[in-house]
Parts: sequence; structure tokens; C-alpha cells
Amino acid sequence: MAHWLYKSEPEAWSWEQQVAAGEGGTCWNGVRNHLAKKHLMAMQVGDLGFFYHSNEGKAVVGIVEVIRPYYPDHTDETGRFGMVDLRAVEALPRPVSLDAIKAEPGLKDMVLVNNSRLSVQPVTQAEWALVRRMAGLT
DNA sequence: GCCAACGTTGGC
DNA sequence: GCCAACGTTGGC
Repeated sequence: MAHWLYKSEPEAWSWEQQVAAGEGGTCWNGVRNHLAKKHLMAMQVGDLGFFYHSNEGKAVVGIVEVIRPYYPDHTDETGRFGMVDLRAVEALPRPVSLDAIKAEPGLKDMVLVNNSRLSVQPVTQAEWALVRRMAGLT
């Protein structure tokens, strides 16, 4: 299974709103970047990902699951981009801040550290396990 | 609020 | 098809 990281500004779409969306989840729309699109297209139902708050908070706060694979984003007038549907799985017992991620040698190659502007990022198996542990999950 | 990094646009 | 100009993102 692949793992991902989704960035969102809490003012635009927060973890709390994702949780409130419930089991049915919501579409993760608004991606307008080809590399991010590539990642969206690679996602499969059941893939898990981190939900990251950018700007305000700057921390991984929760875990989400892909519940619908890539389909066209109707809010994209050019018709070039698509989206997936996500649902909230669980909140992290302890959010993992960007500072903590940067301070962790095992995470120095995370995309979040090296290409912080990419809004949808792949996360390796090792990074996934390490961030989970830092968050207080087994 | 500043600015570096990056992607996109459009003139040539 | 190159590249300068511009807009956006996001950490600081």
C-alpha cells in the first residue's frame, strides 16, 4: 500500500472539517499541479495518508484514507485536473510539527522538507512508520 | 508582511 | 521551444 501526505491550509480546509465530513468523506479538489496530479492518479482505494496543516499549525494532525480513486475535478475549467475522495481515519494523539520533522534525521529526505510547496506528496514506508511513532501511534 | 522557490504564461 | 515576467505558495 502506498502512503501520502496532503497539505491544506486550515483556513481553507481543516482537519476538523475533514472529521466533520464523516465516513462519506469529501473530495480533495483544487489540485492544479501536474506532479500532484500524478500522485493523485497513482492512489488506490485504501491508501492511507497524513493530513498536514500548512501555514497555521504547520503539523501533521491526522490520518486519512482514499475512498474513491481519481476522477475529474469539475471545478477545474480546463478539464485537465482531477481529484480523489478522502475520509478521516483518526487524529494523531500528538501532532507532529514541521520543526520536529526537520529535527529528525530519519526524515531529512521527506518531500515536505525538500519541496514544501508540493500539495500532494508521496511518503515512504519508513517515513510513514517513523512519523506515526513520533505521533504516539504504534 | 517578506521573500525564496517554483510553476505557468505568453511573446518572440 | 526558449525564457523572462508574473503569480502563488508557504516558511520565516
